[in-house]
Parts: sequence; C-alpha cells; structure tokens
Amino acid sequence: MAENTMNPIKKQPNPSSDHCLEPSLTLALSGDSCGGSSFSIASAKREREVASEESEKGGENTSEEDEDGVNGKKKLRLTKAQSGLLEEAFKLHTTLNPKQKQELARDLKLRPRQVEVWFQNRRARTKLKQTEVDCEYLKRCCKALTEENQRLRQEVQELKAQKVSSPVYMHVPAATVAVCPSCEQLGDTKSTTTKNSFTKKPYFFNPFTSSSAAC
DNA sequence: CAAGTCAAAGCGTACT
DNA sequence: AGTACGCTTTGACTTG
Repeated sequence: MAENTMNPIKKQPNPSSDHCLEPSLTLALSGDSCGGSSFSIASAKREREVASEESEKGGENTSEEDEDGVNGKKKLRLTKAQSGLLEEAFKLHTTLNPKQKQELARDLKLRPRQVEVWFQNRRARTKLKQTEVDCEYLKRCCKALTEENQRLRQEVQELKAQKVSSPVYMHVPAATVAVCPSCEQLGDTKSTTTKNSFTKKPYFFNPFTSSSAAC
C-alpha cells in the first residue's frame, strides 16, 4: 500500500519515444547520484513502509527529528494525504501568507518551512511545465510558418514564370494575386482612378486556422 | 521569491 | 526472485 505515495501523474516508461507529444518535467541529474543503489530493494521497501506508516499514523515528517538519527539527511516523502492537501491549497492560492502557512503546517503536521519549500518547488515546476508547453506550441508555429513560407515562395516562382511567358495582363483569380506589401497595389501604375480599388487590409497569418487569408 | 542545484526515493526493465 | 542500472520525481538547500 505504500507504493504510490508520490505519483499523481503516471510516468512514461519509455521517455525516449515520446518527447514531442507530452512535455514532461525532466529534471534529470548531471551526475549519477543514485544510479547503482547499494541498498537492497527489500530494505528500501521496508524503509518506505516504515516511513509511510509513521506518517499515516500522524507521525510528523519533520525531517530533522528523523528516528534514524541521520540528522535529517534522509529525505522524507510526503504522504498521499499530505500531498493531496497541499495540492488543494495550491489550487486555491499559489502563494501563502504567513498565517496560511502556519495553518497548513499545523494541519499537515509539517514544519512551516516544509510547507514553504513545497510551495516554492510547486511554483517552479508548474512554471517549467508551462514553459515546455509553450515551447512545443512555438515549435509547431514555426513549422507551420516555414511551410507557408515555402508555399508562398513557390507561388511567386510560378507567377514569375507565367509573367515571362505572357507579359500581357493575366486574368488571375483575385485570391491568388500577390499584392506588393510595400506599395499595396498591383501592376497598373498608370491608372490613378482605380488605385483605391486595391486598398488592402493588413495581412495576418495564423498557422492554425487557415492558410493565407489576405483581404 | 525565483532559479538553479543536489541527492534521496521511487519506478521500470533487462539480466542472471 | 533478486539485482543492477537508468531514469524521473521531489524534498531541501543555496544563491542572487
């Protein structure tokens, strides 16, 4: 019963395969801090169970007064209940005033400092996750814009080719006529009377709605 | 307080 | 089944 004390999110077993789809919080270490754990799984599990039993019973997770006497160097995991309550509190407000901190700490049987640190970490990791999401979005934007750029260049090439082969005015569908962004008009420079018929609205390209929606 | 970092804890998997 | 290992999560600390 003590196994899932910490994971609200199901982890991906094979992180290498799905990097682009789901932004994950990867705070991997530089060194090999824990790699070849020298402790056996059995003892690790025992520790885990003891720890969670203690805290379920209401034993504090005050890291300093660890019963192992390891001077608080042993890391304590919060119980499901504690994390749940912290999450609830975080949903209500992502920062705490001193009074709220005290109350939460009391309710959770933690030290105020632990609550404070938990909120700091939670804010940081929420932000990191959001950054990853934004990054993915921008990547998709960039890709779509690159494709659109490519397409438009191709179109320009084709129009140029057409102009060379038949330099007379062509009857090109209006939607595909490229309007010069600087002068905002088409070819007919002699005509002064029809100039206003080409007044152009600003061109905005949204890669996720449709392609070129000019005018 | 945010950002960066460390390191313990936990999980999945390949290997014996 | 037991173990080693790689990787992620997360509590705690340091720095600016």
